[in-house]
Amino acid sequence: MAEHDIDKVAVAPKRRRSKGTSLTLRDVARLANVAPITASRALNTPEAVSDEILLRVREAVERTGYVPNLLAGGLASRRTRLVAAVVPTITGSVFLETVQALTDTLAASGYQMMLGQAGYAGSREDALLEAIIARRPDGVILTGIMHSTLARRRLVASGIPVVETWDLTPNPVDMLVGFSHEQLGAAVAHFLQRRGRRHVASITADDERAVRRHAAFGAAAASLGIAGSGALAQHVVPAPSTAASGREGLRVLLDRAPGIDAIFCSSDMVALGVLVEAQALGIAVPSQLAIVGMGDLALSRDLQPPLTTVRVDGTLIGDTAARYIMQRADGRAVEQPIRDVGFTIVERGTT
Amino acid sequence: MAEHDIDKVAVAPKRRRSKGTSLTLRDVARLANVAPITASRALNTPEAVSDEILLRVREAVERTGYVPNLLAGGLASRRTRLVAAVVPTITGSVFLETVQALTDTLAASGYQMMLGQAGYAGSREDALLEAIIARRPDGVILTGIMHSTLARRRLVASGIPVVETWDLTPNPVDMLVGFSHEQLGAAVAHFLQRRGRRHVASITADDERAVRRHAAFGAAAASLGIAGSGALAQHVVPAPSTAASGREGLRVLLDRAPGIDAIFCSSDMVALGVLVEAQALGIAVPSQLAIVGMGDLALSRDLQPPLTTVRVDGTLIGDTAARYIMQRADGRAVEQPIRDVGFTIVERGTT
DNA sequence: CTGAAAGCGCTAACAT
DNA sequence: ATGTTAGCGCTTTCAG
Repeated sequence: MAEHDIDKVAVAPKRRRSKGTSLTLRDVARLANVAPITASRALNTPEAVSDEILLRVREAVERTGYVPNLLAGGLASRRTRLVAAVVPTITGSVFLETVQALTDTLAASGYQMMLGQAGYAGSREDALLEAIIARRPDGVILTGIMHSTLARRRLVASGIPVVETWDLTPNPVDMLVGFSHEQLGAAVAHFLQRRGRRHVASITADDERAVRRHAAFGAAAASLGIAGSGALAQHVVPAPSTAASGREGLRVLLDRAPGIDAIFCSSDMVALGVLVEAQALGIAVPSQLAIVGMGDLALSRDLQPPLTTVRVDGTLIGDTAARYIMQRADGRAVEQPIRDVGFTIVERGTT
Repeated sequence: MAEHDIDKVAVAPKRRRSKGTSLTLRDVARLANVAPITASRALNTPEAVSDEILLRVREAVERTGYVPNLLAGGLASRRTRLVAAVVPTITGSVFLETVQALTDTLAASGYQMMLGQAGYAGSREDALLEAIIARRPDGVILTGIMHSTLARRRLVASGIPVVETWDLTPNPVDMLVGFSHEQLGAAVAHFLQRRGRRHVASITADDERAVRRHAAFGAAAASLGIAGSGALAQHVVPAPSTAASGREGLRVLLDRAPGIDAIFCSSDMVALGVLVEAQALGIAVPSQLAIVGMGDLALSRDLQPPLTTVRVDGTLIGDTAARYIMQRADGRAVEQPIRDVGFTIVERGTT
């Protein structure tokens, strides 16, 4: 502070890039009469600073309307408080509940969520992942797919904590919060068998997990002797699944296997379509035809009859995944990095 | 490069913080035998660099698996290539299409999207907005609400480009891509009047826009003389709206005004509930009761009868909003910063 | 508990 | 077309 004027002039041409000259921590510090680092501590670790300074800094923040620059903070501290979530698509997705829980849980701890859509085809996965890594997030949460081996390798190489969700895969990249699609499919077959159904069929979207679910369903049905004669009647529709697929699917199946008395659908949307079509066709549900969905959409309980479906706790998945990432970011160990959240068959009016 | 060994030793204790010692542009530059800034140019403005150097840099990137650090880049260039989107909630939202379009359009130009949920109550708006500004995004897209005047003021003060969507408000913060909820409500009243309905009613969620829509609907209905005797029969349900609200709403309205022959619902979800309840009650749709939804969900066309609804092009809104932000970020002017995308009444089987 | 110095990894500005 | 230099705004490290 005690510079000679001469020097000042000589050293003048500093701060060349000062354009937006935005409000910085230095300004706040100056106002509070402390060093920038002290102001930083007052904001980030208030317990490490005297009460008086804390007060002065807070007042300076208040007065100036200072908002910290997390880019700069993240660059310096290597903690961005950013978490990336990847879903196949956002519209009509069964992952919405998970995304909502993620955002909420993260926001409650000062983290922010970046959302990326990989598409069901997986064509954009590599580019998306590069864009994500470039932001150095504190974690990446994968819901749905991540086929690309290049992408998986890069993810591992980046050292960023990863949580895969909505599945239980044998070789997770890192952490895992999900359930077994195979168990689920088999459970539905047993459920229908116990309910007295003797000729089951299925409609599934062609995304990988749904296909695995329905393969397990078919296998279990066959071994229980409720798959009809020959192979199980199955109709495959393109992902993402829609009610239209369900309506069409029912007609196709009825045409191919008129004797069916139950249909397992890869999503509640498809099940809704089947229900609508059955009613249009004058087929009584559940007496002539049982319907089981998957996902337990909010609307499913309000249909007539209410839809029997398989519920997966998407909120729990999102919440848990967020916590795992934040624990890792805090340097804490995650107790149960591979976690099976299971599923529940919710029996309602369509069975 | 021509330092004396003595100097080297003297200046030695550099790079103190080298922990993760991540791969940086410097490493790539060294490998390609160019200055860091040249490597930077090769990656960001390839046309400003000779073919040979471009090749060398690209090879170095390839060999090392280098992924740029956009935190550092954003800090230096003041362009983060990040856009924040704010929605009330993500689940069961009519904005999904918009969010999808946003993500896609942004990703196609190397931008990333941050998603924030403000909640319908608006309680978290201030905190959310602060978290957003702290990341210095190149733009903020608001869908749904942003009541808080403090938040609005901060947004303006931050100088970040803003696009408000799904509405046409008189005093936009900055840019605007939406439609008039008042016009929409009135249009539905006229539509029902032309279809011969003489005693209309409405079920609306209590979010601000829906309420305005239905106020305009009621006013137009009254002036057309199709609101029944006295005030329009209207039932208000809490946002976000659900099929359950629709089922309940129909019973309430029927109880209060048994003579109604048409219901305008604030969302397709509510309309679905009304349709289901009508069928459960043995009320013929559309002969005894007409139903109009709002939002044109994918499933609406696949109901039986297919749902008449009001369609808003959410994809166009998202796409346009994204383009507006990117144009601003490029320093280009936006031609039509206030844009009315209108709406369409899609007549199907329920009227 | 407080502060000075040195960078985090990149790019704008100014040369050449 | 390429390079040099000086930051962007913050936090880590090391010293009092």
